[in-house]
Amino acid sequence: MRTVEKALRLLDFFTDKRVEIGLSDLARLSGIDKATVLRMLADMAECGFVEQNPETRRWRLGAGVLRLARLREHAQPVTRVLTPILEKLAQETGETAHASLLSGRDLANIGVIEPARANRVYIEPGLVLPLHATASGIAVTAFLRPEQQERVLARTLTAVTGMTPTSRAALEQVVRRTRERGYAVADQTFEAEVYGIAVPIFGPDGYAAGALAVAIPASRASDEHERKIIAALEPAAQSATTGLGGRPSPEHRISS
Amino acid sequence: MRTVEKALRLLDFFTDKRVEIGLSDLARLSGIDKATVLRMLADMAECGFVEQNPETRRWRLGAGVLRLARLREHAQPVTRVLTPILEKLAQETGETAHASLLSGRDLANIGVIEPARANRVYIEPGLVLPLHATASGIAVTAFLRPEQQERVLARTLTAVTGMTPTSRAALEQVVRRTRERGYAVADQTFEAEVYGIAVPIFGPDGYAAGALAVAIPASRASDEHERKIIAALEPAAQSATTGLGGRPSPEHRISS
DNA sequence: AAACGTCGGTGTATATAATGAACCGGCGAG
DNA sequence: CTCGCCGGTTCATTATATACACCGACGTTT
Repeated sequence: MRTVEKALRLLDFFTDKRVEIGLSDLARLSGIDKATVLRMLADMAECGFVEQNPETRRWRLGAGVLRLARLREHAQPVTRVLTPILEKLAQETGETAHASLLSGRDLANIGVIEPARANRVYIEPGLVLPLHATASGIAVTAFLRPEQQERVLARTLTAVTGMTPTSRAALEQVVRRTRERGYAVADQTFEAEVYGIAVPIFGPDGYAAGALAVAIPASRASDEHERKIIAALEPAAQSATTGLGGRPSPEHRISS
Repeated sequence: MRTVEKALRLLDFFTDKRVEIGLSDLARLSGIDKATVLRMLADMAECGFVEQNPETRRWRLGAGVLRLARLREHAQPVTRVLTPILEKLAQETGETAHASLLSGRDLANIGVIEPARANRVYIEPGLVLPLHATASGIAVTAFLRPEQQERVLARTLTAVTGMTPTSRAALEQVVRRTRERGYAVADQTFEAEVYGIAVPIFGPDGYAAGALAVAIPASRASDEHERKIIAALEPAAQSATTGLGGRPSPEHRISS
C-alpha cells in the first residue's frame, strides 16, 4: 500500500482525548510494525507535523500544522466566515451548531459553537465525520458530483451505532430522501442519544463542499423543534455558501 | 531519500503568495518527477491535506490541516495564549510583533500582530523562518539542547541576504553574543530593510521551544528604540513561557 | 489550419527504498 | 532477580517508488 498515505493516516489516531501517543501504542493502533511507524514519525517530525515530548518520548501533533492552517485560512478564511454564522445558529436554535468540510474521503469538523443551556450535545473538536453515518455526511453525499457519490455508495459501510445505515440500499434511500427535502436528519446513527439535522454548503462548482449542522439530544427531537432548526439552518447555509465563494446548486431546495 | 518526507516537503511550496500550484509547476519547483508528484498529491488528497480545484485542476492546501490545527490548539492553546501577548507587544513598541515555534528543522511563524502606524514591517502568515538567518532563529538556537544546537551549527548555511551569516564561525559568534545578552538581533539577515529583535520562549525542559520577536524598519533602528523593545519583550516572553507550560532556562538573563 | 508547446495524467520496467522479525539496553513491577 | 514492556536499531528480503516515454486536450503562434 502507499507509504505516504499510511504515514498520514497515523495522524488520525490523535484525537481530543488521545493527545499524546507512544510508539508501541501507535503501532498497535495502526497495525503497522513498530520500526516502520518510528521511521514515519521521524520523517513527519522533520517536517514539523509531529513532535516528541522529550520527557515521555511520546508523540503529539507538531507546530507545522498550525502554520499550514494559518496559510490556508489566509488564502480562504473559512473559520472567520463560519464562526459568526455558527454563533447565530446556536443562539437561534438553542442547540449545538457545527460546520464541517470535505477532507479526503471524509468530513472534517472545523467549527463548533455550543449554546448556553445545560443539556446540550458535546462535539469533539477536530472530529472526523463519516459520510454515511452523520447528518452532515448524508447532506454532503446527497449533493456530491455523481462519480464521487458513487464512490461513497460503493464503500463498505461500517456501523458506528445500531442505527447506522450499513447497506447500499439503505444509504441510497436516505440520500434520495435528503435530495427531495433539501436537508438531512440522522437519528442516533453516529452517537447514541444524539439527533442531527444538516444542510449542505456548496462549492464554486455547485456541488457540496461541506455542511452546516445542528445536533440535539434525541430526547428533545420533535417536529416543531426540527422545523424551527431547519428554518434557521437554511439562511445560515446560504450565507456560508456565498461567504466561502460557493454557488448554490440549482437542484437544492428545502421542502418539508 | 525518504518518500514521506519528500511528499510533505511539497506542502512547503504553498505560501502566502502561491496559494494554488499546478502539477507541472510543483514538479519543477521540487525537482521531482511529475508522475511521482502526482501520486504523492493523490495520497495526500486522500487524507485531506491537499485538494484539487475542480476547475483549474491546480492544487491547494486541504481542510484536513484545519482539523489537525484545531486538535493541537485544543490540546495546547498556543494561539489563544500568544495572541494577547503579541497585541500588547505591538501596542507597547509600536512595531510588528510575531511569535514562532520550532517545527521540524526550522521555525514556523504562528502569529503576527501589526501596529496601527503606517510604516511597519509586513510578515507573511505561515512563513518559515530559517534558524540561522533571523533574530527569532538565533534566539532559539542559542538556547537549544546542545545536540540540536550542534546540528544547526553543522548545517550548510544558505545566504538569504548579503548580511546572512554563512560560516559556522560567524554563526557561533552571533549565538555566543545572544547567550550573553539574553536576546538576539538580526540586521537585515533575512530581508533587506528589516531589523529584528527576539527573545526565546522556553519549553517544559528549559530549552528553547520558540521565540517572540519584534520587527522594525531598519531605518528606525536606534539604541534607545532597541532598549524600549527589549524592555517590552522580556516580560512578554516570560508570560509566553509560563503560559505555554514552559520553564525558563536558568542560563537565560537579559543584560544589555 | 497546421505545427508547436504545455498542460494533467497514464503505463511499465527498473532499481531503490520500505518492510518486519529479531535483537538491544533500560526501566518498573512483582 | 526475573519478567515484561518500553523506545529504538539492524539488516536481509521484497514490495514499492520512481522516471521515462507516451497520451489526448487545449491555447498560441505561424
